[in-house]
Amino acid sequence: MSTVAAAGKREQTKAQNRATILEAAREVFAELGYDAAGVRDIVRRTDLASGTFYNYFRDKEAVFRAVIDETAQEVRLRLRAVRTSSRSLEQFVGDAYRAWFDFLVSDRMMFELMQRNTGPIRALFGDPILGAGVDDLVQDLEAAIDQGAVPPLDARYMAGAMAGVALELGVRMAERTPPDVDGAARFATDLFLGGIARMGAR
Amino acid sequence: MSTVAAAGKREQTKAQNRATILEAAREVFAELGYDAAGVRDIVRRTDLASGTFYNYFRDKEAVFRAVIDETAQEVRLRLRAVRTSSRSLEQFVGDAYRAWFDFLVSDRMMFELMQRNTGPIRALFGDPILGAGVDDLVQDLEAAIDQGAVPPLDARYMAGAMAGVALELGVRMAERTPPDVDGAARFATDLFLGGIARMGAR
DNA sequence: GGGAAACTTGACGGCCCCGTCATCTTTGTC
DNA sequence: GACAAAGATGACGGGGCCGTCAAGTTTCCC
Repeated sequence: MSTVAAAGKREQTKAQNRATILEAAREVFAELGYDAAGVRDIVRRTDLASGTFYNYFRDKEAVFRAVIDETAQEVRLRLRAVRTSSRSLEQFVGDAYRAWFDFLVSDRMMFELMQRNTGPIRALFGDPILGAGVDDLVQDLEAAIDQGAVPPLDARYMAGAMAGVALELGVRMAERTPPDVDGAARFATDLFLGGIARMGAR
Repeated sequence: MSTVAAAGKREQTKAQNRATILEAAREVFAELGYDAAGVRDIVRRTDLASGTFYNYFRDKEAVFRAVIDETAQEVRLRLRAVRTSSRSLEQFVGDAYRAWFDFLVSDRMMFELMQRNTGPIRALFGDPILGAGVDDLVQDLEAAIDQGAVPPLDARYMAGAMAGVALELGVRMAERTPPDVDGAARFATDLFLGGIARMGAR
């Protein structure tokens, strides 16, 4: 036998099953929402038995956390990388929005899931909608203020405003066909560059 | 007998009971969230029997709709009035935000409820977070554009951005003690006036 | 004051989901 | 190839919530 990773059938199917469950969970949480969804709904989309689920996750909350963590971390790092490598304020804002909207378009199911489950996400993770992501933004903004790239304004308010715009603009961007990634990114960028300029002029 | 409104004991207690249920429902939905809440949770905060609930509302969804409608309509009208009576762009934006933040502070439970239940609200009412409220805003913006008070920009995007900022800034405003109504309103106003100015300069 | 109508009460049957566990199947090892 | 360990299976008991409804209570009206 010589498949790609012949690393023991035992481990192989274990990883497979875990992935299968996570994929089904993503779908179910996106379609039904966290509260309405049940472990059985997830298992049913699988050729596994209900008992098997509990070999991989303690309960519904555990699998939900896994689903969220999985992509949230990735997005968070992506955004952070874009922002810290930016060389101008226009890039700082614009590139991050473009990256964010690109993500929304590339993984619509995850977007659906986030929209539908802001309540549970808020309850299980931190307060802000994208939890740690907004904290990152606050930090990056404060660093930019220290360096003089951004006038001294309330970084927490600014981060909140940016996050709110990201979400709501995302909804409207995604519902256009084709998705208006560029238009939305430009809109958000103009909005915040103009706003920051005005605040700096105080 | 001569109480204030001696309008028949029958009708009197009927109104009383309805109000009692609505009040309890508000609390429960705010604390547990729509999905997690059950009719029994509502009834339990009441000295009524479970059967009585069903004399007033068909089910959980009906009482939830009643709770939301009740205050959403009021807020919607208040905001609309502020906006249409504004005589400058600065007022249009600033007064509306001030009115909004005032509402959040004056009825924190309702705010909690809205935050916790954006998902169900979206599912049961329209798409946008405050449903018809955002549509109002789109209309008012388009009217302002026609009159030349606002440069021609995408009214749907702008309304979405304003709504997103209203929500997320609201969260951060409310968590400061005392609530920073004025600071948040000024922040939002500067942001959008600056942003609109920049878009007009294109 | 008495009887009918309106309303309240809470126990009940039905339903669905949860997490477990005894049993069966597959994999790894010698 | 046979045995032990790891893992999969799905039936089961427990628990909770739902909406109903027969019986009891209050209000209305003559």
